[in-house]
Amino acid sequence: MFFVEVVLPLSLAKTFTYRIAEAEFYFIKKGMRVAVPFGKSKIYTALVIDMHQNGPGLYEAKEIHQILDEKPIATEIQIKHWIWVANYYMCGIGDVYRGAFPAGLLLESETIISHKPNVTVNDSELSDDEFLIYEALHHQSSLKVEDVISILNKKNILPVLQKLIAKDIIVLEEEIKESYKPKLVRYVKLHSKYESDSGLNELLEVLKNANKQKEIVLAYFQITASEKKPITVKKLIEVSNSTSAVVKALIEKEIFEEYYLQHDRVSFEGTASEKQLLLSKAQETAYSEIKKKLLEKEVCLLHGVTSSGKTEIYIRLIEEYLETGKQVLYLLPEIALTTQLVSRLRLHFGDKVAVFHSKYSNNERVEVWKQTLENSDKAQIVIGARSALFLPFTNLGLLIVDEEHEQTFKQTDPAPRYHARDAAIVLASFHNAKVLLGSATPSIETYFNTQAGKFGLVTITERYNNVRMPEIVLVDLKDKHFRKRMTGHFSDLLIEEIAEALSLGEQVILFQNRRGYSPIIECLTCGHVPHCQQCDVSLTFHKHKNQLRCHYCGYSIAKPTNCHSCSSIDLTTKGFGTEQIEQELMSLFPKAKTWRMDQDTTRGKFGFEKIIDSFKNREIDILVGTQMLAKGLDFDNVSLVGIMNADNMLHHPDFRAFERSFQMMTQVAGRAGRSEKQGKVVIQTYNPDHNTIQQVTMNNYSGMYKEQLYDRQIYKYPPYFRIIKLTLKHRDYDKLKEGSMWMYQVLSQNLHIPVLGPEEPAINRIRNEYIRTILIKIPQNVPLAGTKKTIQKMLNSFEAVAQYRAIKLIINVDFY
DNA sequence: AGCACGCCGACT
DNA sequence: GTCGGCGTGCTC
Repeated sequence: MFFVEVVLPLSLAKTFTYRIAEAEFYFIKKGMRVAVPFGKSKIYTALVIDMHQNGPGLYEAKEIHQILDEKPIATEIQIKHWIWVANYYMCGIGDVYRGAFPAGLLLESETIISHKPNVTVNDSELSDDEFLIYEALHHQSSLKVEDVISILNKKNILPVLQKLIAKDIIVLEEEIKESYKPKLVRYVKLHSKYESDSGLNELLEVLKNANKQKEIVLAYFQITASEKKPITVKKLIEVSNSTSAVVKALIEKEIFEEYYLQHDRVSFEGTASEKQLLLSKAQETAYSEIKKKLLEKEVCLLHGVTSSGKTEIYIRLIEEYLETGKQVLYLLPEIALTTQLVSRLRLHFGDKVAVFHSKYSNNERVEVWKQTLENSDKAQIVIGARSALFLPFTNLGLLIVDEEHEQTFKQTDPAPRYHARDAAIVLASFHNAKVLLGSATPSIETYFNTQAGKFGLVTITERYNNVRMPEIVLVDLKDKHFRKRMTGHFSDLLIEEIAEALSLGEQVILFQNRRGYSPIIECLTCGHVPHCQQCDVSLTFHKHKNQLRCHYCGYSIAKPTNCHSCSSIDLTTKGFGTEQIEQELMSLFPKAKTWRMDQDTTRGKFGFEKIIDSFKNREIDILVGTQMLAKGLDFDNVSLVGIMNADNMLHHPDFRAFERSFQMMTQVAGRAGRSEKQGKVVIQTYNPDHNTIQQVTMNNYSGMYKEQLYDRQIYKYPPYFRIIKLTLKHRDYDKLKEGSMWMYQVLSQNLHIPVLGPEEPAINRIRNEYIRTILIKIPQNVPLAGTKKTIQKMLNSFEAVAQYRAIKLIINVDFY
């Protein structure tokens, strides 16, 4: 007896055992896909992670349905890495598999309903629903489940189908469909009978009365003369300025023959045009230092101030690894940044650059997957957001994690809740590869690791091309308000600076970390504030759509004209967002072209790129935006950056609030002054003496680091303590309260390390579910794996309590 | 994730 | 009295 151990793309922790034939046993390898029946009727794409001969004793293993691959489509290193991710982040291996594999490679079966042949039916024996289906099958030979749902206009169709099966009228079949389709391009060539010289004359004779067709034939000869490549139908139509109907006629006349060739969807035409890169002295030094550090350490941090030219150093390093025949993975925090970087890298490396992220279509992702697996020339460098980490690298030499401090590297939902930077370091160790982390504002954890000697550290303190660091000016809002020097949310100083920049033809960026017009609408008579029905938050006012919206569940209502509680018409707004800033700008600087960049304006596939492009092309004078602006974008004409209100970031109830505020402000400030002229940054705040703000002003990273590190030690936070956050959710407030208390008590009795909670978060209800959190803090000297095992045991016993089983439990390891 | 089983409310 | 709602449990 022969068996395979497989992983299913479902949120299940277990692996499953299936029976295979002996011949299959010798054919199947780890990392191949097999289609397996699972449950009553479904067929899933499972991944083989082991083969063995130990049959299960307690149940009879099913047989696999079919083998889907000729050779492995995932590598053994990948599987090992996925198992690590599942263990470390405490999720099912199925979660990792599902998250890692492009959907195009995960086939699923679909139920097909069809007529049973040669059966006579007595209409009167059928119910209405049954008759409708019976009728539909006369028009169509087969139906899908969704077809039946729309025909019957109800969700629960199975009982009806079962009755029809019982009456021997229909049969069900499971059909597996391959969703990946290679892109085929239509080509034409001249039919072989016209290939000789006399053939051409004959051809012109045939076509003497068909001018349109003759034009195409002539265009065909014109193209073949100039380039010796196969000719696509598309190109032929373009050159001859004709239509596909005419081409079709020629094919039917057997003058042309059509054929298809497979094309790569993701390919880059053109060659590398950039010659040897010239590094500044500082870059050159940093580069050789990094090389030295990577000889002895696996990971190195490049800490270079904003616009110190880190990208050039990466390129030089990539060059070196490519020469040794290794693959390079380049991780970015944001998909939107890939466009800029990809065009930069393609100038240098031509078509060796592949891109992978979630905005890519299924088919595109499958192609990049295959290219990576084959170590193809086209995928020597892979650029992507965090999910690119799960590609099937065979020969990885270097991983670059740019903007290492960005929290978007940590996936929050759904599982696996992994941190791409940390998982990258583990992946590198499996490949014997090196990791380069880059940031102007490294995370406390990473910097701590350099200080502890775990990572190498290379620092660049000067900007590229001797551009000076921007001058940072603080504006005390308390004082400005007191002295009536404010116009809306703008201080006199900020207005002056904007006016000056505009008069010089320079661009301005304004940063406000909140979208919408105002987060709160309040009744002046009774103090009533409209809240979301499903969530514990006030509704944000969006002026241009004139509605109130919940930023947590998307619920929206039209803006009320009077208070829902007392009917008063005196409503006022409290707080402000990007929309309000934009509006105030329009009245302050009516001639300037202003634009807003936040979640509301960057929807759609290229929304972000469009705004960035038109800002780069100087079609926009003032750009107002949220934290999106802080993410490593390069603009060369921005001389002024304004931070509208530095305080709301600082007062977030979060142990990372100061670190993040520092990072965000420093990054936004870094957008100013990229040419010879020194840039200026205006920070408006009610707390100009706040340590973090002072640290931003002085560009004092190490001061921020030391202060935060001290706090982290005192209050038991990373890097001194590892944090696991449990989130419990349920619609029933009391049940949740009871369950989370139970969980807390069990944990604190069994763990002997700090367990906090169960806490009601600031927003304690989202989408009608109440929320409680429990924080587990694991000191450095306590073994991590053992603690996680204990926690897992506690979670299992929680599940075993019938009354708590309905409570949803989310585990977040290294919660950010 | 599906899908079946089983227990309670609103209809014929 | 039945149809159908969803809470619960299992899938190799």
